[in-house]
Amino acid sequence: MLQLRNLPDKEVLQKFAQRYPQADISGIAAFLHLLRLATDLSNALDLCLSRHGLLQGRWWVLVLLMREDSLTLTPSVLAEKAGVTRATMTGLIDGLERDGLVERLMDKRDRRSISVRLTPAGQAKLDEVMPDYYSRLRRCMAGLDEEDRERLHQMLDRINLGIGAFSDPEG
Amino acid sequence: MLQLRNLPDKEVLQKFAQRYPQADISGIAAFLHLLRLATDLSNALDLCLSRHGLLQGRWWVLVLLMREDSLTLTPSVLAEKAGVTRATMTGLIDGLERDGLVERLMDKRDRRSISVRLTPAGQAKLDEVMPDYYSRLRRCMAGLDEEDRERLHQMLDRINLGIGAFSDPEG
DNA sequence: TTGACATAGTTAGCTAGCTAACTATAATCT
DNA sequence: AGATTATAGTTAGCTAGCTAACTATGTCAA
Repeated sequence: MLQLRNLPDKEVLQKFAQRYPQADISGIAAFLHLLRLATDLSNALDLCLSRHGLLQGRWWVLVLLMREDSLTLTPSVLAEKAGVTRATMTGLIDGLERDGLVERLMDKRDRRSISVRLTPAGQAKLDEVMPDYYSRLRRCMAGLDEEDRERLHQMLDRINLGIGAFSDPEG
Repeated sequence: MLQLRNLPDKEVLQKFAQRYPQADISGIAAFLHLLRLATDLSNALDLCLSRHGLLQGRWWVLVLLMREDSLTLTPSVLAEKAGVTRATMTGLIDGLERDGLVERLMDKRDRRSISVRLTPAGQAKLDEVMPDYYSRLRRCMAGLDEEDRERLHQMLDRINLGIGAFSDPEG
């Protein structure tokens, strides 16, 4: 995501703002700080999951299945919920099936469709991973109290409102 | 980064917290919200850059070179500052050189080493991209005033202090 | 009822990251 | 000086994403 390690300091930002007067220095600093931390958090999460032989993509599939009472979803729905393409989901399911964590079941009503079900081994894997993930995450977030967390949500929502500025084709 | 679109709502979190009592519900919600927004911002930035034929990796190389008075850095230093491996940097420089935005220059003192320099065409590309990026970013962040931004920095720093919880091999 | 379109899943081939191994050169330590 | 070790850059091959194209099946309307 944001690979850049060498974030611009005030001096660099001012030099750039001189050439490009559109620059909003404190906005840039906040934006980059947010991306930098989120990237580090995502990498830290991957590190934690990889100790259990998983990465985010495959792990989220297991979690999404566990959310269902039937422990079952179709690949298309999984893809949509997981935010990846159906093609990517095919690969994730392949890997999970190979490891015995999920199984593919034919749908008798619609023969185009299949169901993906969490196996007992998949549930056991989650029972191993989730307590580790949750207890690390609890420690990670311990620096923010409930009020901070509420304020953080509000600020993130307000940035989210502005995100369209990047996609607007007008410029 | 965080592909997942279907973030857990309160109900799902409580169901999971019942099985895994380590769960810190509001911490999980804040963590996922942060990753979700940052991923969307990063994708939005890529979309903006791709209109100019760039993506983050190549764009940051140009920006890092422009920060230097000499417009020049070595691949190793670029890799370190950009937060990618030297192998990845080789590929980024290849692409930028092919497009004429940077050039490779031999170092006469150390024949293992080369210099990468921003060309006039590279500078022209930045002069095209940066005003667009900066004005979009300004609009994106317009929902936060200076005080919000300061508070956001503080909260991000406090989360950053806890990030080691994920890498601690003890659990 | 059959022709056109839509949907579910897969396959093939692309990209930007990565690690590990390699080449060439420089530095260091007997 | 010669052997060892370190450093700069590249190459090769891996992964998890992507898009586009393909197969099979279902739906719907003339």
